[in-house]
Amino acid sequence: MPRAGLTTAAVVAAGAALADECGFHNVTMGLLAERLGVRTPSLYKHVESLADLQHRIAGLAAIEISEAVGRSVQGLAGRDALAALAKAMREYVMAHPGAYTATVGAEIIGQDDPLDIAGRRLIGSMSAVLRGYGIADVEMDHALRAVRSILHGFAVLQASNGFQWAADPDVSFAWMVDFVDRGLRVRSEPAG
Amino acid sequence: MPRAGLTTAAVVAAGAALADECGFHNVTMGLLAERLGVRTPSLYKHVESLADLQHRIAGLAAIEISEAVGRSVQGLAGRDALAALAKAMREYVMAHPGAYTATVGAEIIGQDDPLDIAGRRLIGSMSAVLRGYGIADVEMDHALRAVRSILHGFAVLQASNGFQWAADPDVSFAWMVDFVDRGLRVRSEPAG
DNA sequence: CAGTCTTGGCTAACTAAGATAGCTTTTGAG
DNA sequence: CTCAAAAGCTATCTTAGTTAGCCAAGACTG
Repeated sequence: MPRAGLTTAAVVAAGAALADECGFHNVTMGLLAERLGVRTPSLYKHVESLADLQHRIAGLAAIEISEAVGRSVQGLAGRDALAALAKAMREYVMAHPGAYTATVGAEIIGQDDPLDIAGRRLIGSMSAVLRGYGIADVEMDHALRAVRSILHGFAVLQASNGFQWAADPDVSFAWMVDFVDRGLRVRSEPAG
Repeated sequence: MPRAGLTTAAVVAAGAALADECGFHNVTMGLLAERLGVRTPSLYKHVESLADLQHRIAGLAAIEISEAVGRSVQGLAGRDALAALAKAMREYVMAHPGAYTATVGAEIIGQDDPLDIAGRRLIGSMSAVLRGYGIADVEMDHALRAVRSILHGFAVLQASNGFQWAADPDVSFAWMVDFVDRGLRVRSEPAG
């Protein structure tokens, strides 16, 4: 019987693809094995467990997002950079909803966890954009969290069909980018 | 053998409590049955399946949130209303992280799904707050989505420990409310 | 108060999925 | 060519969800 020639990377990539097709929570060892033309126990030569597979899918997604975002903001600043960053994240989530779902609630394990490294890189890109808006260092953490929250929240809501009825998500997305841009450009004034 | 006197509502409430204690994904029929002093199959007299239980927990959380939010914004407007709404949501999520997690990605089923009804009520409260900011009808859907996204995103990130290192989430939260307030008060101007 | 019907709980058993043990065979290094 | 590591397999075990069918608690009726 000829070997299938699997590797950990190939298994994880197939798992991510399967998640995009069938939904993250429908990825089972059995289904993935079938997809790879192999019996279930064979997968355990490449990943430790289902939980390990899920964690690796999350890591893969995080790396891909951070790379896409990093590329997208190159040479841009201010509103253009913000719009490019948001667009890159959103395009990734729409193309890979299953893999992105893996990152929601994924725990960082150990020190050289790709999930952690990619997360830091993504936050680095966001920081750069925010510095372009003149956000002070003391405010940076808070601004980062706000921007992460709105991008992540939009992604989760859209990926899980949380937006019902009515308006076009594309237009809402553009509106949101404007909204963030306004919030970042206007310095704090006393409420009126 | 005396009866336990369970009802669907009691089972769902216990499930929600268990989710808050142990994490939503650790709620199993067996664990919940044990907690209720009953054998696993007995639960099926009150809920149809684990999926049904999870959906009902999501519905319960949605109702509780919408009620808390509705109460909190009574008699307030503008920034005060926004801050109260955000605070109510956040307090619910911190007190009931497991139940809130149930609502993430929960599907609306049928027409009188409590999840749907509560969702509409929550959106109603948000709309009222936004109208207080003078958001025009044509923009309402987009503004709603932006505000939902940032509140939901913050909740998910905090509930899943997504904020690492550094700053106090309380301060970040206050900053975020300010940020949204600024974004809503400043009308669209051409980018500078 | 007795009979009976509904219903909530039980035990027993089935299924699906994750996981492990241990065998076999490919395959690459020396 | 030899042989050891690695990759795949079958068989088996465990756990959790679920169903079937029994039995008794307790409410309703005559």
